[in-house]
Amino acid sequence: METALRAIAAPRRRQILQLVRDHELSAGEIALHFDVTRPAVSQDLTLLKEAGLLDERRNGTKRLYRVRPAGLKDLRAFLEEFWDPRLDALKLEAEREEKRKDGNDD
Amino acid sequence: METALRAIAAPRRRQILQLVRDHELSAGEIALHFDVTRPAVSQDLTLLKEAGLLDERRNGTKRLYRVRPAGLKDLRAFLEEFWDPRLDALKLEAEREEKRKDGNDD
DNA sequence: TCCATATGTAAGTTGTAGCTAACGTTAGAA
DNA sequence: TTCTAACGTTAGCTACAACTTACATATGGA
Repeated sequence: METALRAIAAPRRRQILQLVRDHELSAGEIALHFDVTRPAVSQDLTLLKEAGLLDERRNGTKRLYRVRPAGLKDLRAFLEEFWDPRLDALKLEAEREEKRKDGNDD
Repeated sequence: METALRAIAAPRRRQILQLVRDHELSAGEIALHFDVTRPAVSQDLTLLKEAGLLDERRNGTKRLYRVRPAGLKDLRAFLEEFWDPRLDALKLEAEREEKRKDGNDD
């Protein structure tokens, strides 16, 4: 959780999360969006992965990255509770889950 | 906003926010809760203040700190939109709430 | 097998966050 | 005034994050 908070504190890492929010992208494709070198982006990807915010899938020589919804949900729940400790995060999630029920993908 | 995100990425600064969430505390009182030196906490307070997350009020030689709800609200709205950019509802509601300002202590 | 592609990893540099110790500042009391 | 209490600020150190360059690794094709 600590790692996740630090992860989203950096602009580029937030941008990366946005990039792979809807569809997965290869490390190279992601790197094309930024001015820094490819290894720099690769290190960001590793950090995001360790923070539980990214899923990695290998396909041939490529590595495809995608947002890990569970990671985001955990981080979000943590923050919800942080804003207002009286709100029980788990209960909130349950309510959200309840409301979902009509097959939209979180 | 960048500063605010970095601010809450540090555990002690989050603890400070919790401490002054409900009632204001002096810099010294806040510092008593931690192991680091008083100047270290003072620097945290400055950072939080610059991030717009803390209000400072002077009383005699003391400086009393308290959470700045508007700052938290802004940060929260930013994150809401970050989780799901399509959602503007919560952000708008936050702004509306902001404008209300009828002496609520939120 | 040999090579190219796609990527991670390691080493080294640099900037900066975060500490402490020392000093400066402000307000009220004596 | 002078003293003390409560802070902030500065200087200097250290640790670590964030880069780059160079090298290593894995995969698929010729």
